[in-house]
Amino acid sequence: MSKLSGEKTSVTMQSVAAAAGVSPMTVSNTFRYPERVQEETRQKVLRIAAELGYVPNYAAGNLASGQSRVIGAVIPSIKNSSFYNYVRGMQDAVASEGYELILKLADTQRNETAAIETFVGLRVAGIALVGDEHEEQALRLMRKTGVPVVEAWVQDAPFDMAVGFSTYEATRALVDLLLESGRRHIGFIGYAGAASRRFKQRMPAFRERLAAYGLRSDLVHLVDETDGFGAGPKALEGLFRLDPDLDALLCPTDIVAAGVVFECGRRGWRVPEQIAVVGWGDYEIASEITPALTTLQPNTYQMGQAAMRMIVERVKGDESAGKIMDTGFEVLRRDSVSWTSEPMRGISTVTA
Amino acid sequence: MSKLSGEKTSVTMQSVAAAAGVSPMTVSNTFRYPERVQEETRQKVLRIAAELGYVPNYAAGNLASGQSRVIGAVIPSIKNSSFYNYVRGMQDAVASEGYELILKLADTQRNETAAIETFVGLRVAGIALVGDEHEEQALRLMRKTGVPVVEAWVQDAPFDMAVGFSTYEATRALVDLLLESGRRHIGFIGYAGAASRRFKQRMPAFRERLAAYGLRSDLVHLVDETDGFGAGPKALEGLFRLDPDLDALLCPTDIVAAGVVFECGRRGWRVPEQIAVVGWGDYEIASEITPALTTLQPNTYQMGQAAMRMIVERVKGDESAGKIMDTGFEVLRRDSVSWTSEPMRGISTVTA
DNA sequence: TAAATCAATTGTAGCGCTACAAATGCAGAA
DNA sequence: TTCTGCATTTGTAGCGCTACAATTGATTTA
Repeated sequence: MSKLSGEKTSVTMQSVAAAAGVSPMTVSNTFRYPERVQEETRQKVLRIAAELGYVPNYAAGNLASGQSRVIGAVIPSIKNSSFYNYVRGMQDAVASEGYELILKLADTQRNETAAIETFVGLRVAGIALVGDEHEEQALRLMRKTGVPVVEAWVQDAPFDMAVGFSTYEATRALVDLLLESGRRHIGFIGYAGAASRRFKQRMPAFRERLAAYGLRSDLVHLVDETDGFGAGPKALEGLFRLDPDLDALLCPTDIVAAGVVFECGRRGWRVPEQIAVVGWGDYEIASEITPALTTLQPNTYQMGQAAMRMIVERVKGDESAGKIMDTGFEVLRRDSVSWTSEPMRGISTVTA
Repeated sequence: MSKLSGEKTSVTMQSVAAAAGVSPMTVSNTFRYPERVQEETRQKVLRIAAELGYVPNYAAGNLASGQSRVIGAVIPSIKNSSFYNYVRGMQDAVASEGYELILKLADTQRNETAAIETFVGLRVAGIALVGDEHEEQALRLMRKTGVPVVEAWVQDAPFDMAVGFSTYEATRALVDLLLESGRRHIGFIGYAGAASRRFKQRMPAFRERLAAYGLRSDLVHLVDETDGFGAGPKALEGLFRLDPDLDALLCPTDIVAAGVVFECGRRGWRVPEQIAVVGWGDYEIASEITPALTTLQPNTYQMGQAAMRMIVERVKGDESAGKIMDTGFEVLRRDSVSWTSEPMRGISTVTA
């Protein structure tokens, strides 16, 4: 008797088999390979199993077969909504493949490693991570066990497989949009400290693009990732001091952008007329504040789906090591950028 | 050889034992009951295990012992931030107890049942749910297996154990706050449809309290839970039509409240002078918009902690069935309610 | 009619680990 | 010196399930 269930008796495959008058293997097959079992037999087994309240023990199945139908995903945060669609995409994809998704939250690399250890300990079928910065210990572990790993929000040099979009291209598209709208004094808000690669490629893209058009590319202000809305006011202050003619702002997230918009309101600056504001991430707030935020929408739902599919295909035997999928992005043009002034010549906006 | 690991060889307890020149049981004890193993032996085993890259197989351990160090939590949503601190509390609590927390997302009761089935299949040590409305199938399953279950945001009649706060008391405290601030035409925004019990007790509390002071208690408007910010404008429109003297609004979440504030801005109505707005949940946006929202802050971090502790204690053998913990709440007074007019006589605000 | 074929079912072994009881070895007591 | 008590270590059995090979029995083919 299982200790887990305390005084309750536990229903095993054995007991179901006995009650149904078949062998344990027939019960096993009924659940794992229904097509191997005759319709009539299968119905009987299912009925008895339901009556007895049988719940397959995944731990035992996993141990016996060396296989698992559980995939683990590590999510850096649920504080903001940017991972909502990513998780939904994963959920929907695994459901249609007959797998299960379990999540672990890890806000630091240390915790990510712990989460990976748990998943490996559970012998999951695959692991989905966000970003490409992991502790050496985590890398060793994944390398050693050979568990399929997908990194989301990653475009190059994956540990195993990756799915993402080019933040370089995306930033370029946003800068081009601002140039097209007639802005010439464009500020950039970046994250200071150990912010992940997800943010790293943006600043170079920003600088190169502006430099290419002979414009100031040094209007950069770094804020703390944990500041949330509060980062907006700080950055606005800092950038305005660098260039009083500041007429556009590229923000690292819609949250920061919303903070900027609120602060502009407090200062009586009109958005978008005086200052155009561009967010990143298509958070819910982006479409709800006034003016609605022009922002970058990564196809995170598709990213989640793709991540799960890659793992399932690998399990099925595809030789997919090193595979990278690009799920693209879209620039959502909304009211926080206006097209009133003369566009920069030679600019044409890329939107996907 | 495990099929999971493909062509890599898998390191088992056996191989560690052989390499360290001890029996498998000593390796097992080293990990599970370190105090049973001599310091010297333990160090050697740990060193060898690290060198070989050994990762304990939880599935096997679970099967052999009937115990698990993994606790599963079902979260209804990560779309908004209200569960952030709840999850953090759970994480911190399990970490200090030597357990692991895994999450599953379930936005419907159907999905919740599926999540519970997965957790039961994995033979987790306990399950944390949100709310007290579950499918019959889920209840049967939990009853049958006897797995420890904690319901969060629940105050009475738990399935097994519960942790929460009184939404009745909380609503009363908010109504009293508005009465104290001098409001007399208070509107209530509720959720229509199958919104959970988390919302159900609020309307009666609202009505009773207003009725007790001889004020209108029928200024109620129901909105769709999925509307987000958009619910604000709809409700404002509906309630204003019921009573043009409307001077305060109780919202089901800070998101809806923010929607109301934004809409007031569009209509040129001043908050809080013309209309006081009260939110619920202490979302990040509540302190960032202008005016900052007066809102109700449930101690969700403490709720998460308490939930995990209850499960761990149950596993340790405490007879804790039916246990209920109250983690309380706080009313955060901010700018969206002002104290300009004469207070209702006899009112004194309760804040925890 | 006998042999071959095939779908459906079954027995056996073992996945990696831990509970439990048994064995070992060593200090101090008699 | 032998015995007892104790900390430490070790065999053994088995958790619940599935891979795989073997078996059964009905149907088809020669």
